[in-house]
Amino acid sequence: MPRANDAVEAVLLEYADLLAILSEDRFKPRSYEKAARAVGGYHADIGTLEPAEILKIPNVGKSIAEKIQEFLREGTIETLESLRAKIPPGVRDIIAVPGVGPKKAMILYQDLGIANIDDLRAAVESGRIAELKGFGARTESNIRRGLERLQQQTGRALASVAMDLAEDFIERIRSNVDVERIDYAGSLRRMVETIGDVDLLVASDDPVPVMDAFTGIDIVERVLAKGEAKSSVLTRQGLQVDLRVVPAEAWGAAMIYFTGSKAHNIRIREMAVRKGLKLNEYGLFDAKSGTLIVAQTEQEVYERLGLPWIPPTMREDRGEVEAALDGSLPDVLTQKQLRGDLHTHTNLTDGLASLEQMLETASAMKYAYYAVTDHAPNLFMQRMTDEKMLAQRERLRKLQPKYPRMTLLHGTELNIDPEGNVDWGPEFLDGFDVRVASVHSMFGQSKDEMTRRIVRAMENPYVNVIGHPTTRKINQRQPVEFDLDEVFAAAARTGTALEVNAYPDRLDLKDEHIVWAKRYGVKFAVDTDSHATTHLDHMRYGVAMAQRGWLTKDDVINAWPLGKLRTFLRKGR
DNA sequence: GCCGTTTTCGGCCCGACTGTTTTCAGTCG
Repeated sequence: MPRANDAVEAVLLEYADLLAILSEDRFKPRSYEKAARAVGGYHADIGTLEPAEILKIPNVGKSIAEKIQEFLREGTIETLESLRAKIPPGVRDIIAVPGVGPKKAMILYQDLGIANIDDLRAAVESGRIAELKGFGARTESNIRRGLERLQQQTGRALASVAMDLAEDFIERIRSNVDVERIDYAGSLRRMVETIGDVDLLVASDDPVPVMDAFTGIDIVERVLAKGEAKSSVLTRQGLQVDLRVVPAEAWGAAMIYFTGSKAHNIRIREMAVRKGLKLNEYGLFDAKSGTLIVAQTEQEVYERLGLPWIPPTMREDRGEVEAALDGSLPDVLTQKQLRGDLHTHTNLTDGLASLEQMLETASAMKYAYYAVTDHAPNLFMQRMTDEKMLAQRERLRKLQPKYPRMTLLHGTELNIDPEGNVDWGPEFLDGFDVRVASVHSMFGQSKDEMTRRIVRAMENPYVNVIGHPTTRKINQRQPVEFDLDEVFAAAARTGTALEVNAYPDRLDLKDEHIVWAKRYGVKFAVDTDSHATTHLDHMRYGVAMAQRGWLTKDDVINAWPLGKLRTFLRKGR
């Protein structure tokens, strides 16, 4: 479902890369890069904006705005074409090799005629690179390793995989050496849906043993860099882990710096500069005297910049700084505010745990309500029948007295067929407390068909939640295509919640879509879609995605008290 | 190329590590 924004972002990033290779000006490429990110993260579809509105996008000025319009009109940009003519397209790929940037790529092209990755590989093999001015044997071997890494790169890791790795590292470092504090930061702390590398932060006055412990861990395949303040390793599974050591007094400033995002950091550092201050990982300083002002906690640093503390999941420079400045930063959903889970399975269908086991685990999470939503009959392989469903309801009702603090809800996950119908008629559907409905088949329908299909399901007065709305699986399956505006508008109109599926390889809806849907007044259900007791813990990823989508407890139906939830589930019936 | 509570020019976030070089450029996050 590409918005024009994605294409514009891509073309501006290409422009930035080509300028970085060709231009002496260091700042021009950065302008294009900043504009690209701003367009990519902009809330409105740029294809529908008037020229004056395009100019309002941050970091987009007259020149870039004109180029964007030219691109939207013509499909390309004349000046970009002339940049492209100067450099073979493969040179841009070379920048993606770790250790090679725009400057080295240009030298390789000019002096050795290296125009693509294959040329580069051949030049490495023949030993020609070490002879270049400014290059050497070490550089050549680094490029060789960079090429290897590029080849074996399996893509970015799921947040859950990176989290497990981070926690493993933290535990191993802690058990080997005394550290005052240790935690993960980076994109993992921001809970980006996939993680390129894991960032760890340690507070210690004695970094050397920390670095030794870090680089000596047995799952480390190779040490990429090792210094007193900073080291990087590559794990056997191919993930890079960076570790940074700072003094304990600087923990807050370092945490901000290492959590990012880069764009967010640049924003607040620019704010600091304007206030005559300087912000780095060691603290916030007076620019002139160099005197330290604050560094101990994130809260203090933000406060001194005139900002409230901003949750890590919001630090993407997608308007959070502006919102923080004018006091409109939302109090985003927390896991504590969630009162229940509305989408879970048992071994009656494809779950791994029994009803009793799931309830036992759920009750430990202190939920006020909990819905069991096994698959409905039309997902034939699950062999559900009306009788089995009703028998499960009986069992659930009998188990209720065991859980005086948790109301047990009987639900189902319906299948939305290609026409938008679901498994049962009104009479049977009426017997459930809650009904999730999801697309499980015919993913390849046209955009129009898929839009009609989902809208029709939402118009069903018994369908309460659309499960994993785009059905994507991260790194495995593309999302289905439907008209986002139409579906979001229909969700708001029909009183149907859209799911924020917390399963780590789904995370569906994703953050950008959540922001978009919220503008229509859509309500959401943050659910785990658990198929095992351990999956109930995945709620943290769903909450993170909701935070990244700027949702508050008012937007999320399973953060509501049961009475209010029940009213919503009636859909005005 | 963008931007402004030291505004229309002169800045542009900041620091660590590496390698090749004798003081720094390139890359990275």
